[in-house]
Amino acid sequence: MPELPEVQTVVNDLIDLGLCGRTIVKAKVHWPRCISGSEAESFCKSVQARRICKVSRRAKFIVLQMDCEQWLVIHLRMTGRFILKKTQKKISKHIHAEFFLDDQRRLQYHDTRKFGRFYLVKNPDEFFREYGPEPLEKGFTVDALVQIVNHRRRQLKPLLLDQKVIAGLGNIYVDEALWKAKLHPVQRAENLTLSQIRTLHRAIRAVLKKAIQNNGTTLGKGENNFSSATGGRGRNANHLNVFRRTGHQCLRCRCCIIKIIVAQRSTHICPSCQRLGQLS
DNA sequence: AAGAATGTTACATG
DNA sequence: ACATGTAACATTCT
Repeated sequence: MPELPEVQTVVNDLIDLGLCGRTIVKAKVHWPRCISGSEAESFCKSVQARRICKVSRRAKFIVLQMDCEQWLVIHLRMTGRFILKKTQKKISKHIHAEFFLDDQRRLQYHDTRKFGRFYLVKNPDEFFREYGPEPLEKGFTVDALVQIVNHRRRQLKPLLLDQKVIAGLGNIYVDEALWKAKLHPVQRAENLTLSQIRTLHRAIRAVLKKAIQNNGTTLGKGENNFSSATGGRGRNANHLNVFRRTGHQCLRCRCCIIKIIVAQRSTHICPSCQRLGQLS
């Protein structure tokens, strides 16, 4: 579910809903394995009576600063989701953690596939040390992408999916960015020309910005798919150019979009726009 | 009813 | 050291 734009949407919504400044009166964990690195009990004690000072995002993580030495860091993985509202008598079996706030609301963590994780971290800089640059920040220049791509024999798609190389991209937005840049996902990174790198740089940023503007991508209609803390669904699915458009026409050349497997992930390309040079 | 699904990672192999 | 492949995590949907 959540790549950078979806996580950013959740963070934006949590801020809009006034999570900053709230105190966690009590925490309950219904499925202990969603807590990483500590026992559920001690985790609950650690966040109890703590005020949430700041809500932000790094890579695909939600980062909550508290009024203590520890930060609460969450990764939604595939189906994690936050719900922030007042009531709730019966809770869904997919809600694995709950935070009771000082304004009668509850912040609930919902995750059907149970891959998401909570971390208590003392030092966020250290925690995020091995993650790559944020593609929407100023530091991510064309030159930064040149450095990333340089001397890497790897295929473009797995390289861009690697969070240690660049943070925040996932299956959807890598396919979208490569389509926009007219690059084939198995193209070797080291063979890109400077002009191709420039184009890819623009494409990555454009694709992510548009997705954030649209509040993220919600695939399908099931309640299983992405929705933000307000319950809102992203509008970006209508703006996708290749992802899950197998069999449809490419909007540039009308050629038929095909699905291939790259790095064990479904990968969507226009075989006409995204051709592979002889350098592979 | 088998297979795939927005993600990550540990482990194996070349 | 680097590139690639497999399995696992757990559940739902097609």
